[in-house]
Amino acid sequence: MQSAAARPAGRRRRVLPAEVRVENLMAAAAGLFIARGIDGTTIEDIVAKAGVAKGSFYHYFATKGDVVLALRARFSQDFAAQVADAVGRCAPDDHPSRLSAWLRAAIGAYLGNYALHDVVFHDFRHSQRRSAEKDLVLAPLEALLGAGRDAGCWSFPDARSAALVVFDGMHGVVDDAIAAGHHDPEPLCAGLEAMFARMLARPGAAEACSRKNEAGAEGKAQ
Amino acid sequence: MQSAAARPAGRRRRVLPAEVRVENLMAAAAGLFIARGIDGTTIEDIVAKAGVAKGSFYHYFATKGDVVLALRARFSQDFAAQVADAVGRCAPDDHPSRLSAWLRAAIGAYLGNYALHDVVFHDFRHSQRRSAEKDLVLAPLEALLGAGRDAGCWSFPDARSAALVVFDGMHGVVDDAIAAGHHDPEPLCAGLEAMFARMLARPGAAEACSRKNEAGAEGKAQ
Amino acid sequence: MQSAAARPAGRRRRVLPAEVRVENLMAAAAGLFIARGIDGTTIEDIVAKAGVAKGSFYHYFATKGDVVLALRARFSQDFAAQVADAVGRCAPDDHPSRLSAWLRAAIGAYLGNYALHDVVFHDFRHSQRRSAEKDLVLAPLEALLGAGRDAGCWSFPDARSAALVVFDGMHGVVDDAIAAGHHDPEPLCAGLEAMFARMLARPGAAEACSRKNEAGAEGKAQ
Amino acid sequence: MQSAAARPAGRRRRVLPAEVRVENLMAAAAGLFIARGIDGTTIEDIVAKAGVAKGSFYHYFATKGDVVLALRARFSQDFAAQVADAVGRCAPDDHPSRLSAWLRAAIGAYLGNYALHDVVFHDFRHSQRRSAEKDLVLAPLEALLGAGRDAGCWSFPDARSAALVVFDGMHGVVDDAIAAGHHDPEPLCAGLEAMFARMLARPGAAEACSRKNEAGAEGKAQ
DNA sequence: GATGAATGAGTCTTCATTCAT
DNA sequence: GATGAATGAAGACTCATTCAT
Repeated sequence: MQSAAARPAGRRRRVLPAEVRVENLMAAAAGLFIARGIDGTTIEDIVAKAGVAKGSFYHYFATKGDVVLALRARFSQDFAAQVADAVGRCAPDDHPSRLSAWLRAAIGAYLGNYALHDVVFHDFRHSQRRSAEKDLVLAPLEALLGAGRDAGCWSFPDARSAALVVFDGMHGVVDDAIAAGHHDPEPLCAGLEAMFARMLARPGAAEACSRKNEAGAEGKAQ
Repeated sequence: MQSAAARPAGRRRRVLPAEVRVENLMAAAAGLFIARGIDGTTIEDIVAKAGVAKGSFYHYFATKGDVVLALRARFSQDFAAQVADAVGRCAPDDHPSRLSAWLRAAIGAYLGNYALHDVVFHDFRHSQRRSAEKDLVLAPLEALLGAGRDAGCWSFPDARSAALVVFDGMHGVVDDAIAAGHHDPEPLCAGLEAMFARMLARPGAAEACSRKNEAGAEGKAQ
Repeated sequence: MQSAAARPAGRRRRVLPAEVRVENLMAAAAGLFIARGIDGTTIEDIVAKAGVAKGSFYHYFATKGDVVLALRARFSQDFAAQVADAVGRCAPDDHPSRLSAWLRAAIGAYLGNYALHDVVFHDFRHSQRRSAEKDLVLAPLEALLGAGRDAGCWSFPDARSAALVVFDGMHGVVDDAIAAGHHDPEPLCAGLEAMFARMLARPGAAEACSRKNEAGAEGKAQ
Repeated sequence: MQSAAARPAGRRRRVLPAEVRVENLMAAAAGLFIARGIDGTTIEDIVAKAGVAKGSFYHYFATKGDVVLALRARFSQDFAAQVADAVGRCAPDDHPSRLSAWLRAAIGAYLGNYALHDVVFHDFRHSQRRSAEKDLVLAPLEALLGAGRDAGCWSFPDARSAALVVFDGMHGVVDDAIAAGHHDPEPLCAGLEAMFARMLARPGAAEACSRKNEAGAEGKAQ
């Protein structure tokens, strides 16, 4: 992996930008955590894989748990960013589309990265039922739902509860699909979208809030 | 070849029925796990609390993880039993009532025991997304929903998905409430019941499937 | 292994003659020791294989080491007996034949039972360089050689040393053959016999002491 | 995650060359093994005697058995080196002298170090009848004997067997002497030399192969 | 900054042996 | 005599973290 040139005799002390070092260490850790679990991975393993001395690890991380935390934060940020991006591409007032985009992006992001998810949220004890990480994802969803309700499009008792059901319901259904070996997101999206649409729908508001890009077609059909 | 150390006149050897010993050990372990976490609890701690010699622990459990497994199995069975009991008290064809009973019982059981839940499902890695334990709870719920749909009361794309949303959605909402310090089940029940009722409702079947015990009132109101 | 008849419900306490019990335990132990080594075998294993309760083991043996000792004594006695028997079948004054018989019997007995030998003499620390067991085999050999020398047939500085070279030399050659996968005793016998014959031979006494049963033929040939 | 206990001002961390550390540990282990046996010696004992932390032991050895192996290898190498050195000082074509040198050196080396020998070859199970260690000593002896035979000096059926008888015979005789408290090598050397000389002698080649340095005297005597 | 040798507290687990039934 | 539950001393080994170079 390293240029075979210029390696005089023993191993040489390499000076690399801190960012690269950190990145290497996190990547090595992530791979090992996925393969052997966190407890099954020693600092020794990580530095060996990263090609760094053990002491260097402690230049960048205070403890092993720190790496997990860093990985977790990054995972959540990436997840939130992907979802936000997808939602942001929808018209601000097209609430059903926004929810649909959220759902598809979330399912896609989760399906594409659940191995790492499992690891970094492993000892995410339930006792930390509310956490910065979960809120990073939950708050935007809650806002999305709240906006739709304020627009008269949806109706539900409590935006946070609704967001939780959407998020954890999605989580559960995707977990089950993964366990069953089904990695195709489409059926999951369709099924969940249908259920959540009904769950949130304001009685009698169906037409007004149908997804804009399908509105014409559906309008005709009816 | 260990030294035949004379018994130091300490506590006498007492022979107890295996069941009692196991029960004592599991109870001691559960308490300590909740208080200090699994990793923070040593076998030493457990046997000390149970008033047993260390060797006796290994007479009944092969490893510390074994106790966790046993505790987990028992938790799931108790949970499933409580829920089944509550549901069983409803009329077999009163599907909304059955779902409501399921929800209340599940929320109650979870709220009443989440500390143990957190412990025994701690290293319940997501990789075990489907497990005997989860199915113990999920299968009856799926059956319940399926029966309601077959009776023309509900409609949804897929019973397993619906069950997962109900179960994991409930889980998420209750977790959030616990984190917020809200331990009153009633608001949670009400909110979730409303959302799930709409999520499952078959368009146009509202009256036929309203909860029997409330049918009169609701009927009049409409 | 046990008659399937008349085993009412649980396991029944069987009363067997002590000899049978001891024999069963020793046989079970021998098999396990060979398969897993002494340290790798627990009392639990032994009693399980012997179909006896753990406490019963201690009725017959004071410690695990006791079984090894018993096995070792029996091994040595059997070995010595086989050799003595073979030697006893030769004419008392036919010393070369007696040595040959000793050698063949010893090699045969060792080849036929080295697995057990290895086990029971495993922690036969060298510090016990002289032991009752070794002498059980060595003394008769020493006597045999001494008799041959007294009869003017052989000549050597010291009967004990000669016996040791014969015994340990045989041991070494057979060990090597076993390691090489050669389990045919004949070549070993022939080679060793030739070497030892020369080692012991009294200069000039060749004819007088040739093996009697071959004397005629050899005599003619010359 | 171990507590970062502050160093209790006890002994300071000293960095030593790996060779020194290994040497210290092996020496400490050897002494303790001889005094208390391998099983009777704990890692704790070893590191205490070596003045090192327990972890350091595992920095250099994977397991307790590893030290035994290392000790064994070193013992064999030293033994082989001593013998080779003594043999090397003889004229290349003076085979009887070479054998005599081998014998004296081997007996001397063994007598001078049998305590360590006993320990490191203790659980040298017979099942490893052929081993790198034994061959380290055996191969040169076999070569020595083979050369003598090729020179027409000796005659025997098989060089390996002859070497085994010489080696194991010597071993047995010396063991017996040690057990009897006789630590003077001379009588052992003389006795064994006489027996082995006769065992190997080619009939009729006596003069040609008598030991060169004694040839004159012996020649006259005859 | 980088390195990796050194540290040592911490725990699980084993199993020979005892003894109440 | 027979049984097997109970005992608990004993020890190997792990690994996060520190720090001299």
